[in-house]
Amino acid sequence: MKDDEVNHRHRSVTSVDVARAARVSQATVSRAFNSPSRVTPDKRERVYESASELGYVPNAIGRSLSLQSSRIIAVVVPAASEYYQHALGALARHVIPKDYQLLLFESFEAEHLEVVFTSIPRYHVDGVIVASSLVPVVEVQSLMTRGLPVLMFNQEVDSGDAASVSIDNEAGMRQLAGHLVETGHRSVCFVGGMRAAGTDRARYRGACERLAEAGVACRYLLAGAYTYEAGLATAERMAELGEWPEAVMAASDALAFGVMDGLRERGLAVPDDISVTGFDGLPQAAWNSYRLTTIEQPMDDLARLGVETLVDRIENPDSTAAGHRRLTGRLAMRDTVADRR
Amino acid sequence: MKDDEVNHRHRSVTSVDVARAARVSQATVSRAFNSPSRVTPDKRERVYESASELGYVPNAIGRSLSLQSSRIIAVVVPAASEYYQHALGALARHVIPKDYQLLLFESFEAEHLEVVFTSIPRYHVDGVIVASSLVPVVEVQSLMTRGLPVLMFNQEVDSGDAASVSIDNEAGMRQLAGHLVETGHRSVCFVGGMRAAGTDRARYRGACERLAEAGVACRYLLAGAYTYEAGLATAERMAELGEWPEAVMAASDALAFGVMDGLRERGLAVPDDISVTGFDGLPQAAWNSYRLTTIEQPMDDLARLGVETLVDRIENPDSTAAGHRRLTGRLAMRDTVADRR
DNA sequence: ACAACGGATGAAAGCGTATTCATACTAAGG
DNA sequence: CCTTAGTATGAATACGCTTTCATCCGTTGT
Repeated sequence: MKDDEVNHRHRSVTSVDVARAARVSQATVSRAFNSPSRVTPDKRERVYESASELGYVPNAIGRSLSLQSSRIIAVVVPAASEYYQHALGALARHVIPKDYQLLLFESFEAEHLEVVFTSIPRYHVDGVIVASSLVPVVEVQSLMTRGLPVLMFNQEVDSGDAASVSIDNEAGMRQLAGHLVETGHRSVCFVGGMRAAGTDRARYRGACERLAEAGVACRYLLAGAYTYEAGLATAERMAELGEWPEAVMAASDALAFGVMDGLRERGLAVPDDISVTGFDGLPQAAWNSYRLTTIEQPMDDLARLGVETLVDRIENPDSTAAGHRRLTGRLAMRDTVADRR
Repeated sequence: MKDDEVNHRHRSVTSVDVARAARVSQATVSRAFNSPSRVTPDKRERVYESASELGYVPNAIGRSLSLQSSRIIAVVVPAASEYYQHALGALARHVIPKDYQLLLFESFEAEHLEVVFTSIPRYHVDGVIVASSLVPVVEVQSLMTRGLPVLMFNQEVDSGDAASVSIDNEAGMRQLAGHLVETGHRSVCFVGGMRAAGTDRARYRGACERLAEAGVACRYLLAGAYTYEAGLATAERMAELGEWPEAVMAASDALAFGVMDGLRERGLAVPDDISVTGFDGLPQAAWNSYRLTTIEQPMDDLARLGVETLVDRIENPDSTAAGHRRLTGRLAMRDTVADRR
């Protein structure tokens, strides 16, 4: 007994220990846990008893090595972003019932990405979720050629190779633009986040086209980031430009909050003087201080669908399941768009 | 060549494959990567060349099994909470330079916790970070008896067994209360989040004591959660109670935002009619619409310190490093506290 | 009563790596 | 030139698990 303790690092209890205690073979212990029906009840009981006495828990590492599958999914996410934090939470919840775990890879710096993508295969994860609109598909190509199922979250990918889920960004923004048109807005400023983001282009296209159809002028301003601060700074730039549009369409809610506060700071009332719209449907959009009209992403459905798609690809590798799944966002009409008719 | 492809599931490239290609033993391949100086330059080069040709990356699972250490840290976090999302991001960043990865365990439901804590040991992680004020130390006892280093994040633990980092909640709230006293507030309502949270008690104690010292009345209201909605609802309850205090001290920023919006909804001006304070220093506290006076947690320092402490315990198990590390929050004076003198 | 069958079980082989141990070798020192 | 110390290397083993394979039962059908 004392001998066990003498190694400063506890040697953990293994199936061999349990086997010895229960006077069965190690194979039987394994079977008792993984296919109980294949072990006679009396031995099974003996195994369970010894196991709980010794505090045995199966070692997932050994299991992974043997099964050639870890039941772990890598998720690449920029942990600084509000939106992706919500996505991460939703993904974490939906992965549980499927009995997978998430291994976190932070993608806060673009230069760091390469390191991330080379280190993912080390962990022999069963799949990868890339939740970041700044990671182009080519970056994950190396993972896919390794036979690793990849899911692009919040990115519309056309190549049938990688799976992806997102809402229809273009349609969403189009709907939002339509709402502005219908409420009589005659000039719009679109505030983009980052040119590199695929979502940004789709959203701008949606706004642009719908506005053009109605003959409404649309100016593009690049904030440079999807943050409150960038929105605030953009409002300042708009002030410098001298003339205010009747509405500002921000490429994301975070930007919209900044824009709104920047406008208010300058004495403009939202929506009376100027309308503002967002995109994403962050919880804060519903807060009283903003009550932002925006497109709500059905985060829960997106996460569920994404996890289902990925798990399907993991478990039947030659599944013919569709590559890109696209949901539609919901137009949440709140109080930041005025009726100007 | 074709034979390799025939198994629908790619067999991944192993050190044995590299060894064969480089005409050396598998042991040499391992050495070439882990202690290059122990391999002659020419063979080393051959190994690297074959490795990159075949696209070999060392398998961390096999490595873990052999080394009895996975370089993975489990992190238990309620992914729905704004505060802990930031904490998670900070932890993820600080774990990278130490060369560890985070395995995510969502703790959104209390009943789910037991499952979480029994499944953590399976993964043979090297350490555990519990980032949730709702998990009492006793819950993690089973992990620690297994010899697993545990860090309680944002929790002040007195038992020397588990490591922990947090700011000094009591002192922080005391400072905030002092600020209210000095600015002449004569009645305060403290809005708590959840009784079960250790941080809640410490924060209330800090406020209570400091206010009592100055003879200021302090009423306690329990919101029931650390959310905007709970804050909003609490403002409603305060309205029902009929008389307004001169200041509301919320136990967290999220609560404070809700309280502020609830008060404003009822026509009260913050801070002219009623002052509000928060706690945590979320990014939104700096937003123009709130400009909340609050205690800012030095999240980056907390995460760094936490990771350092845990990694230290992992790497020298009989380290005598102090159990609880406590930083001090910074009083961020913004615009939600009026001077009533 | 005996053959044939099927279910329970243990022995053993892998999964991919790090490391110990033994061996072949090189270089230095006398 | 021979011994010795030291280095580079390969063979073999351990890590904890799942699974195949072979064996030993007991049971059923004839």
